[in-house]
Amino acid sequence: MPDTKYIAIVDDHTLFRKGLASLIAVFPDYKVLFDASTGKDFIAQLNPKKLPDIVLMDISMPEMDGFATCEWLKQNHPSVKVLALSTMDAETAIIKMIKCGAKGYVLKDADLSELKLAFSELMRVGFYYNDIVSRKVMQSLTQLVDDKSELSAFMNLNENELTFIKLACSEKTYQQIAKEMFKSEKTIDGYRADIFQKLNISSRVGLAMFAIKHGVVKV
Amino acid sequence: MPDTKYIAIVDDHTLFRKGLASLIAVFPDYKVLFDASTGKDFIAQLNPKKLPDIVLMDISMPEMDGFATCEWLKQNHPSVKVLALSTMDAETAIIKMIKCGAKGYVLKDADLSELKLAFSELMRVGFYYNDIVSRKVMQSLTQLVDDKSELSAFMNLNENELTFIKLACSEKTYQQIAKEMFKSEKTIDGYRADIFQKLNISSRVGLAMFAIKHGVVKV
DNA sequence: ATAAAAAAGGAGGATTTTCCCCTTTCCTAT
DNA sequence: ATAGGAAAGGGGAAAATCCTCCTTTTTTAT
Repeated sequence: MPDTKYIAIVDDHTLFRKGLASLIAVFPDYKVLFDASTGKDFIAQLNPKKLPDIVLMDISMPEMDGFATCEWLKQNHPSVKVLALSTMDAETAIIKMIKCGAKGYVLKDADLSELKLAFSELMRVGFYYNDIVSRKVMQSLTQLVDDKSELSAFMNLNENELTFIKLACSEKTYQQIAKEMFKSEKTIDGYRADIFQKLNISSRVGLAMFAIKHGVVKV
Repeated sequence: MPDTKYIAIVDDHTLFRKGLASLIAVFPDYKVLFDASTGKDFIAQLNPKKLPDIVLMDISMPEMDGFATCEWLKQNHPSVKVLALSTMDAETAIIKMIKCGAKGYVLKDADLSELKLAFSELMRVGFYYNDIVSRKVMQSLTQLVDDKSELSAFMNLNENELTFIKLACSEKTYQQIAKEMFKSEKTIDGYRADIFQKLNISSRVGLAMFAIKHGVVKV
């Protein structure tokens, strides 16, 4: 058949891996190219001349986990689509896999028809997330947004300190910032010291990172 | 009835607004508190002693659009849940509304039962996104990730320089970074200088900001 | 095959910026 | 009256930034 898609399976549980392979064997348009027990094993077996179209990837594995392997694929073979496969329905894991470049996420207790749907959606539109997963992500996304806005209020930073932080997230020197705020350099130095102590940080770079992470300044 | 939830409607199309209000009037547990034609109008009518539970908010409006109004509510009355209401199913608008604090998003061509579901989900779990919307967001999320990884490749930074940048986005000193990379402090200083020139920046904070903006390091 | 050109690692030394003490002054709210 | 906060300052050590120069390895172009 001309339009066969090739699958690779990466999972450290041999029985699961082999079982899954035999299930996929009955799909008419899909063929298991190879399977691997770890990310390292997978990369070793990967033949650049015959790449799989889809990689079914477990997240937790010894040697090289799903995140690292996914990241590696994104860097080295971005055309290969990773379908994350996990028992975890934790939002953080899902989001992390997406950030590592996974194009889809299905739970291990999904049924065969969902796996088939995931395959075809992956090939058709390039991604697949079922509704439960989408919801989880949306939920954590909104919570994340909430956390941010709460945090910047929660920290008791006054107007001057907030202004200083915004200006500090730039290439300006403290001297220039002092001029812009119509304050003495020493006053600025005081703001800096207070903020460092309040937020438990010890360098201007740390302050910039904090400010971005908590939405005080936008990227 | 003791458990009545109060709704406010903000939309510049009067017919739509009033029509919607009459539809909601038949919901047994919901009551339209008031309606407004713009964000400005809405804020003017808002009584802090009797806040609505849910605000049905259009996005595009004259005077003060849905984004701004949503942002204002997040700052001033975070307990009020915004349900964005729009004909646009553009991902960017949805994401922007979420970032502005919207707790849900329904399309104007949704049916009454979906609106009812959205209300009850909002009150029950605090958020509501239907599957189509979730998908859109997921899609743009993955595309966003893809764009980022392309960008960092686009800049011709080598492995050492990328490693250095990642380490520089921290409170480590260059001395410590040198140790971690098994290089001399002077070599590290060379990396720094090269990167500054390549990316046209002039301070470590600038580098950190650049790195985050272009996804070289994650927040 | 080999010479020229880049690229990578490193050094010395100078200047600026950042970071960290500790003290004083002034204004304000209790 | 006085405690507390905001502004400002002195002095100094540590980092970061900037410049110029040197050696070795790798790449590239004849």
